[in-house]
Amino acid sequence: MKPDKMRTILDTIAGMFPDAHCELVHSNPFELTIAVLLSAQCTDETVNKVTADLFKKYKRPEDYLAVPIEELEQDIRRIGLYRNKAANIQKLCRMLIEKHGGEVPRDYESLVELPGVGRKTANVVISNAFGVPAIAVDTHVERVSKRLGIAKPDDSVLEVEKKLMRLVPRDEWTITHHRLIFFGRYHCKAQRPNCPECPLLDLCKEGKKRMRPSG
DNA sequence: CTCCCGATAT
DNA sequence: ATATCAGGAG
Repeated sequence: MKPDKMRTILDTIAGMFPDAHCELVHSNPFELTIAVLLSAQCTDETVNKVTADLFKKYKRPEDYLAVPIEELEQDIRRIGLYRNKAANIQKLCRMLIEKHGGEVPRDYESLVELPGVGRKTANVVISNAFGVPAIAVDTHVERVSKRLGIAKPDDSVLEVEKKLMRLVPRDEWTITHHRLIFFGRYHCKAQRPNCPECPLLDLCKEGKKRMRPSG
């Protein structure tokens, strides 16, 4: 993709979602880390419903280790994938206490070593909690990037991330990440994208393809 | 690659 | 009924 086309995309989604932000409710880096870990293959809305009670009951890493795994599983059951996530939360808390003084580490390399924390989660934490420019590629960012032609259909999430970092100025990485998510979540949706009212339709092959009668 | 998994939209 | 949801580990 050419830089001028990318600039058009950036300016357009900035106009559509000027206040895009992290929608996972949290009040500190530790809560954000737990919320993002829980958000895998689950909507933010459901995560927020569960963490509303969860974060009242569990304040510190020690609190998650003080209950049997079965109790934590029940507390996050509605999220889905709850056995893996409960186990990862307890392992993560143990590692925070043993290796990081009970605090969430501020660097990417330490974050990805935490159980249940991969590239996407680590990028969300360093950008939202610690102000480090990053572009976390989740399902929305991947889908939107491929539909708009920023990335190719068979690119890996890492390749998508590299292309975005190359095309977007560093000081716009984090806000662009949030705008791409809002664009994907509320407009360029997976199941029923709003192509008829899309201001980017002219430069979107996928959109024009979808607008044709055959589909 | 498969498995993990409940909630919600279509 | 099926697709999708702020993925990660084995």
